[in-house]
Amino acid sequence: MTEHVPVKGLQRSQLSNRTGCNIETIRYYENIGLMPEPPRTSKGYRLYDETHVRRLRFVLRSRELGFGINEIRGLLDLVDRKCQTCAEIQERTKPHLAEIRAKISDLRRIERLLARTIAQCSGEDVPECPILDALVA
Amino acid sequence: MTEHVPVKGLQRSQLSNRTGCNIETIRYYENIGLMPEPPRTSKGYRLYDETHVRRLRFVLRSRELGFGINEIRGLLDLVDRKCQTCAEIQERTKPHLAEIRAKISDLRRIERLLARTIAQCSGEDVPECPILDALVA
DNA sequence: CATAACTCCTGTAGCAACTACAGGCTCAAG
DNA sequence: CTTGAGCCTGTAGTTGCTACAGGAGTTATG
Repeated sequence: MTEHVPVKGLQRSQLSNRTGCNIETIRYYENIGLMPEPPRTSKGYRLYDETHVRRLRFVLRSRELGFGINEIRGLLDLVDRKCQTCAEIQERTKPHLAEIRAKISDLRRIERLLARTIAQCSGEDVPECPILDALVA
Repeated sequence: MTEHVPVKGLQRSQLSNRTGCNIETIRYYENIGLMPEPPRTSKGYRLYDETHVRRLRFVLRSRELGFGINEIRGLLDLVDRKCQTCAEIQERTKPHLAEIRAKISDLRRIERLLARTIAQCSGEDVPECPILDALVA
C-alpha cells in the first residue's frame, strides 16, 4: 500500500525537459537559493509543480538577458515581496542595460581592431604577419 | 662579498608596474606556462628582463582582444617556432573574429529586448511592471 | 522473481581566468 | 636591531555552471 508513484508533480528530469534547463543546473539553483526546496517523496525524490516551472523559466530568461545570479536574486526578491513597483524594477534594470551597452561597445572596438588588422594581412605564405606586429606593439 | 643587489633585472612588482598587469597574475601566467620561468637570484627572487616585458605585453594585448588562454598559447607557439606565416596567423584569428561578432549580435538582441521592455515601463509607483511580465512570460 | 538498465540522491571536483590570502623569508632603511 | 615592505609558496575563493563517483530506488524484460 505504499505510494511509490508520484501522485502529482514533476521529477527533476521532467522539470529539465519542460524548461530546457540542464538537470544539474536545477539542483545548483536550489543550492544557491534561486529555486526553493521542493517537497519530496517518502524516498527523498524531489517533486516539482507548475510554480517551480514558472520560477525556473523566470531565472533562465533573466540569465539569457545577461543578468547575473545576484541580480536575479534581487529581481526575485521584488517578485516575492509582491510589493514591486515599476520604479523599483526600472531601477534594477537600467544599470544592467547600461552594462550590456558597455560590453557591446567594448566588443565593437575589439572587432574593428581585429578586422582592420586581418585586412592588412596578405594571407600569403610569408612570415612577418602584421597581426603579430599589432599584438607585440 | 655576496651579491645581494640584483645586478640587472626587474622584480615582479616592477614588471607589474611596467605592464599594468596585476602582480599575482604574472605568477599565474608562469604557472600555466604562458610566461617562461625567469632566472632567480640566489635567494629565489625572480629576475625579469625586457623579453619578459614584451612577452607579457603580447599576452595582455591578446587578452584585451578577447583571445582565451589557449588561443594565446597557440599564437605564442607560432611566435616561438618562428615559422609563422600570414596564412597561419589568419587561420587562428579569423574564427576568433567570428566569435566576437557572434557575441556582439547576441548582446544586441538582448539590448533591444531590454530597451523595449524598459520603454514600456511607466516608471511610476505602480505595481505590475511590464518588465517582470516579460520575464515571466 | 531476478536481473539489467535507468533515474534519483549526495557530495565533490573540474572548467576559465584570475584574485587574494596565510605563513614564512629576505632586504633596505632608520 | 628592529620595522615594514616586498618576495616566496601553496591554496582557497570568485562566477556559473557541468560532470562524475558511489549508493539507493524504480522500471522493464525474461
